[in-house]
Amino acid sequence: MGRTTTRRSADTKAARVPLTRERITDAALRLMDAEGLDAVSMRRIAREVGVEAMSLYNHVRDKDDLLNAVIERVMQEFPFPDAVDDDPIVYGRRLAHCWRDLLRAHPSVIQLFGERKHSGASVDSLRPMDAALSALRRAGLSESDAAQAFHTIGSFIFGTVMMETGQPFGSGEQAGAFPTGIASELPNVAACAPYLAECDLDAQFEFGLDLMLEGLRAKIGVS
Amino acid sequence: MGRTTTRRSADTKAARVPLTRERITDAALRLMDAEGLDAVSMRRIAREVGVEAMSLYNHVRDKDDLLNAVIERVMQEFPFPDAVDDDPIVYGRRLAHCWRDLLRAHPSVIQLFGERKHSGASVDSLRPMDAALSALRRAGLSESDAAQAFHTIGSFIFGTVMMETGQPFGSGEQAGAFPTGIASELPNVAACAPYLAECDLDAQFEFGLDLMLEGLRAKIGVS
DNA sequence: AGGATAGGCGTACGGCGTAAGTGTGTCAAC
DNA sequence: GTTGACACACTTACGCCGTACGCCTATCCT
Repeated sequence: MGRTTTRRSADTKAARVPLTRERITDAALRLMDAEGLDAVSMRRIAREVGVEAMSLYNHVRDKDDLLNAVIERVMQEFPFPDAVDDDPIVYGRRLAHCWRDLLRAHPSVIQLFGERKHSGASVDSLRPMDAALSALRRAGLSESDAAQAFHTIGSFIFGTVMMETGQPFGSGEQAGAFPTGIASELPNVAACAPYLAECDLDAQFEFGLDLMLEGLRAKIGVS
Repeated sequence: MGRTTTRRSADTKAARVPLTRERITDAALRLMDAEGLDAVSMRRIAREVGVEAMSLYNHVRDKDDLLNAVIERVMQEFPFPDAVDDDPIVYGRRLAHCWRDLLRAHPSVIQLFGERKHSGASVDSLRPMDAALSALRRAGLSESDAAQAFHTIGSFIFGTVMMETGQPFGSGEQAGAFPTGIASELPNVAACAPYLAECDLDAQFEFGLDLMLEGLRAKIGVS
């Protein structure tokens, strides 16, 4: 290999690791996963990569640009399933699980999606979407229906993971967390509370996915 | 230093509107709806109600407390449908639309749910949940299934509105927004792009809701 | 009248994103 | 080797943010 192409790091030891856009987005993602979106500040990222805050701006337009790059980066690591030549519904189900796994691995990304336009999308980041649409169309849906179903299932996945990670209805501990006088005023909440609280997340996800795929099967049968 | 401390409207006797927790949460919600979550700062809210920032803390523990109060307040204005004595599925569909309408009216609340634990929930804020569970159980679902279905449909609604307001996949303008070379590398995205871009939001929501209710019907028929 | 109290106000601190300007290590051409 | 250019890290500074702490005063009870 051409060791003489550049001798910047050869002479001055390994002390000068060149700061790159990738190193920055990596640090941002790591930080985000570890300590949540609030912990992600330019100053903090800079400290993480051993640099002053303003130096980041040599590689990133602004914080928005950086966060979009993080989304992009996460999309690119989408864990595609191995087998493709399956029943398209089965494959679609697998894809859905991949989506869920990816989002669960980086929960803050969901918040990013919620706040951001994410206008610039690369080809790589759209590949998972293409795979999902492909499965839906192979299952027999029209282009229009495939688009709708994709949107629907995507919304469900996003919503599920959001509820899993943010527990909007405080299912954290148990039914006892609900306010008093609940049984008389909210009989149904009281009755279902154990199930809402127990909340086997995997089973919950499966239930919802089944619901939609079942509905999809019905739709295909008709058309 | 004239020592003449700002003698404001104290002279105008009845003009002293007492600052209350409610006035604060109202202002916060109004601001949030009008200018987004980022615009909601303690200083800004204070200015909005004609007061200095620190005065808010006489009525609110901290910003987190305030935002939880805003969520609570939104929940309490849940627009229940008039008729109740319907086919439970029909009623459930109506409830789903109410949820959607409420969230669309206050899009920032979704972000709040995404970031927050929302541990303390009042009876009032749980009433919509009770209504939904009631409909599901009247439709013939077990307590467990009702809880799961509630979670599923809720996730879908949250996810849908999140996608509507944040358009994660940049459906803003048209298919032309997608990166170049898309047709060859992502044939399915290219084919479905028009439908993803057009995106009649109401029809989209109806499609997803139908999918799930159809799946629900199948599940009831079986059990 | 006098004292207590509730609640609004001012100041201050550390952190934020980032505009603008400064300094320095590296390399190409001489 | 010297020089000049350039990339890129650093410094400083501004106006935001949430909020701890203490002061000040209008109001009410006695």
